[in-house]
Amino acid sequence: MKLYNTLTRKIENFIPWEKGVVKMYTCGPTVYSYAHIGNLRTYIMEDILEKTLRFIGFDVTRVMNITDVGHLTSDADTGDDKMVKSAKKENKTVLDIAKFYTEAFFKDAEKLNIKKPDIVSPATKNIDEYIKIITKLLDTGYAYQAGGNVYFDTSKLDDYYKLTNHVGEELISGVRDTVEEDTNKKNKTDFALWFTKSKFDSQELKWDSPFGKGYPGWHIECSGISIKYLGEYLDIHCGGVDNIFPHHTNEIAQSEAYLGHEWCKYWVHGEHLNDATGKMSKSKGHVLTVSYLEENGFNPLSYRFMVLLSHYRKQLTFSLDSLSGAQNAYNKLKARIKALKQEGILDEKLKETYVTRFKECLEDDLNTANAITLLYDILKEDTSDLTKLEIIKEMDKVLSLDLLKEEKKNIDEVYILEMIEKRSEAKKNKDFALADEIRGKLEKDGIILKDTREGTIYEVK
RNA sequence: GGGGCUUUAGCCAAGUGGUAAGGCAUGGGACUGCAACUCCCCGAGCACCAGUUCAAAUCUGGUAGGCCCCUCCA
Repeated sequence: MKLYNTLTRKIENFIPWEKGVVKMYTCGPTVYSYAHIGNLRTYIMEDILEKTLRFIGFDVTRVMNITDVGHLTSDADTGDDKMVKSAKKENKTVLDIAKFYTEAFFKDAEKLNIKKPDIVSPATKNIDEYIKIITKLLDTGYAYQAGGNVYFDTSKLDDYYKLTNHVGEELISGVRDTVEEDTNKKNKTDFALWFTKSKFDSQELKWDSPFGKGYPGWHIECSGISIKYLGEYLDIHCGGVDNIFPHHTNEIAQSEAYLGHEWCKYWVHGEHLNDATGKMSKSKGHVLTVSYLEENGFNPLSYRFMVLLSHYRKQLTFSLDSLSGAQNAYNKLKARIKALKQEGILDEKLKETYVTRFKECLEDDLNTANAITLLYDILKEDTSDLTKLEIIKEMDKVLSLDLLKEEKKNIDEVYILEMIEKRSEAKKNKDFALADEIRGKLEKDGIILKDTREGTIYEVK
């Protein structure tokens, strides 16, 4: 398995700490509003990665956090916590908000056939773990207390910037004019591990700790949850590219300072989904959700298909036009597969050839676009339908596009057949007005008639 | 100011030195009462310039455009 590793900026051969076992951590959503389809793009990539690893025989444990507390507007102790902001706006408690949007997130993920991680843990359920880590960091001198908060001292590390290519803090001051400086910090890049003093009093959730009653900083939750559930050695850590700095950089700093050894070997980041104006983001206001797609007549899986058609490390520009193109292609592909019959003799050798080729695509840094091209190759193969179906079935274990799933037909078949008969009769009598009327009527109910050589058939829209 | 990514037909997109996959859309044809569906056919020399090489979309240098990160974000 070859994977691009942000840490080394190279495509590397994936070798886990322990042979055959993969411990995988993926940054979860911040649940203060609905996830947009750009967020979901990263989760689709992670889903493919997880399923690929399983498909090629690894024993995978995947953990995801839910950020339901302490997510500040900035690292400096300023601004409103997003959870609090949302709660105020919607007149609910922070935990209500978190619960609601967590459920919404998994509902959307399910519609995109994204498997739920083995372990999903909210940030608020692991406070003890953070306290344990912070205590040790204070004891060993990696952290210090100032102004009531606990900060990580980034000057204690030689390779703080190892995940990014930044050379030093003096080089990153160019665009910091809007950010309020936190004067408690010794170094510009230091970050909070624990807050007791907040400039806004509305923070509902606070916990007792040796450093005072307060709440955790943003970065500590991922380190804490990962170490708690996956141990001291992590194989893969995923997230969106925007997390490389500062979030993942800080995770590495605190985790390795705490553990005293290298922590995670592979860092895999998904590129963004953009629209014509650039990056899509929650804070920018215009939010495309899965429900929005559905309301506009799109199957969420068309979006998954669209995402898989491109590479996860490439920015993808979204538009409803390109989505309809993808949906068109997806529907056509499904229709071709649906036309296959469970017949013929299984060609084991051909199946093996294709499964191998399929694995090769995925093992090549998740080249899903080429993997999908294989589907078209199979359909063109000179072999039995059964063989084609068997191969497609294997591939769909990773692609998860419901390629073989029959749509549920919740319709009155007897009635439809009756109408078709009536229309055929009308056609025979050259009464095309009546024939078209029947066709139009059925279409209104979502029944599409198709005249084929073998007679008229119908399809449910 | 610093760091990174990117530029292949109308659109999405593969391609990692050997002469441009695949898909969508468009057009043409077959089929049809008409339409849809289905099937068949058709398109680019890879942003630009200069190199390296027998050979470059693929390597090197430069130019131009786009995007992202450095600040909450997937």
